[in-house]
Parts: sequence; C-alpha cells; structure tokens
Amino acid sequence: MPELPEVETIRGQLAPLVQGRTLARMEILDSRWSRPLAPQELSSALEGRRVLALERRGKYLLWRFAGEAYLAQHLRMTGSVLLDPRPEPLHTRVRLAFEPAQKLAIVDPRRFGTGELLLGEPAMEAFFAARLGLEPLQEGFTAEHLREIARGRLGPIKAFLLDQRQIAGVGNIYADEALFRARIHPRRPAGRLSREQYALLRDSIVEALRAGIDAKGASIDDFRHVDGVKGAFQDRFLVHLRAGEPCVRCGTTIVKLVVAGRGTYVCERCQPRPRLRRAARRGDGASRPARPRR
DNA sequence: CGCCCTGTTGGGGA
DNA sequence: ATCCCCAACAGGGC
Repeated sequence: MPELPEVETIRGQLAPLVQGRTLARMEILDSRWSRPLAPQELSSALEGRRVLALERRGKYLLWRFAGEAYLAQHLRMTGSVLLDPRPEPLHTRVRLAFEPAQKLAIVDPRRFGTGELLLGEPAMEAFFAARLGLEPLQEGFTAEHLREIARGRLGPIKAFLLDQRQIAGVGNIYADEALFRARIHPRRPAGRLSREQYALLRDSIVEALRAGIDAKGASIDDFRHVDGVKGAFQDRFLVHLRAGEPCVRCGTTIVKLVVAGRGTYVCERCQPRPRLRRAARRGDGASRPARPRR
C-alpha cells in the first residue's frame, strides 16, 4: 500500500490513491474553508460522486468528480493533504472518506486554505481562466509572450511575477530566485525591460522552477511543502532568506526589501536598482522628455 | 513570560 | 492599474 509522508502533500502520489474511488463522506470542520456554499451543502453536492481525476492548475489542486462537479482546492501557505493521519492532527479542517476504503485529511493550521465547488465544465474553466495565466513550462511561455503581457505595466516586475493571472504558479521564493538569476532588480517596472532581459527572465523562471522541483525530489505536478526553506532549498536557491550573506556571484551583501508586500531578497550590485522615476509635476519642465510609447 | 514581527497566498476595498 | 491590508496561527527574537 502506498504511503504518503507524514507531513507532505504530493499530488503525484495522491492521485492514484483516490482516482476511481467514490467520495463516501466529506466532513468540513471549518466553515471558512468551503466556497461558495456552506459546508453542509458543499459536501452534499460531492458525496456519492466518483473521483475521475486529480490535477494541478497553478497552485490549485483540481478534483474532477463524475457529473461535471469539480473542487478547486487551494492549500495557501500551510495546508496539506494527509493520508489517514493518526492521531488526527490538531488543525484538521476536512475529513474525506472514500469507497473502497481510503481516508484523507486536509490539515491547515493557518486556515487560509479553501475548497471551491464548481458545477459544470464551463464554470470550472471560467474560474481558472479568470485566475491563471500560462504555466512557465507550457509551450507558449516564450520571451516574446512575457514581453507582451508585461507591456505598458509600470508596477514592479516582482509583483508582476507573483500575479497568478499573468503567470501561473510562481511564488515568492521563485520570483526572487528568477530575478536574481536574470540580474533584474525586483522593483524595475515590469513593462520596461529590454528584449534581452525578458528572454533571460523567461529562462530564469524556468530554471528556478526546475531548481525547486529538484530540491524537493519531486515532479512538476507535485505539491510538497518543504520542511524549512532554509534547509532543503539552501543549495539551489541563491538569494531567498540570505540577507547578510555574501552574494554567490560578487560577494556583495544580500539585502532584504519589501516589494509587493512580500519579503524580497536581492543583491543590489548584480541587480541594480532602477533609476528613481520622478512623478511628473507641474513646473517640472526641465525633466527629460517623455519617450513615445510603443 | 509577553510582545512584536514575520510568513510557501490571494482577495477585496481604497 | 496599483497599493495596502486582511484572513489566523506558529515560531523566533528580544
């Protein structure tokens, strides 16, 4: 019998455990988890249905049930899906029982995680279309694509990378890593990079994702929270959480900033700060002439 | 011991 | 379009 590690969620291993089984009982212990319906109604909608497949969409876990019923589950920061953990963890939010017998628990100390019921394929596709851009490892994720979706955007490139509607699946650690590898400062306006920088950034995003997969000994479709980023990621992630340490490339001390409301680590020599852009003001006629867009 | 800060995320309101 | 704050909890620094 396959075993799931105690404290990790691995879709790649989870899927074979539930596919083809019927969800016999679903107990939602935290009403916050359940969307858009109340827990009782959401469980009723899914109980008795067979699980056709379990997929990953960006950072969502997508459960496909018979009859075009779907559950878009998000683990947020501290969620995990455990295989029949005993004793039951303190922060168990949902209990799932399948037939033939199989039990899972959705555990989430911080209670940010959610389960969204979607009825009908169009509703399901619309849900993701509204929230997720291209996956970095998908065919069309090219430098040109990146340049096009960033065109005209003046917000910081880091915020842009974290925006799931632009690119699906890039998280805070990955964004820092990709920008470091591409030697781009996180505060650079997203739409103002050179063609070469978009190309480098595109490759760096892919590299960062591969580094993460590698560090975890996982596959791209796995969800796995590593126990302590500082431990498992240290060798492959070159800037994140390294404030005070020397940059591996130039020796300059890594500093921590806050960009897009997230802790952001940067080597300000390898990743030069953008020139301060002055707000256009009346009487500021001496400033450089506006460059034509496009 | 208590207080304060931080965080693998995303959404809503300003 | 963008920014700020919030959700709720644990763990670390002081």
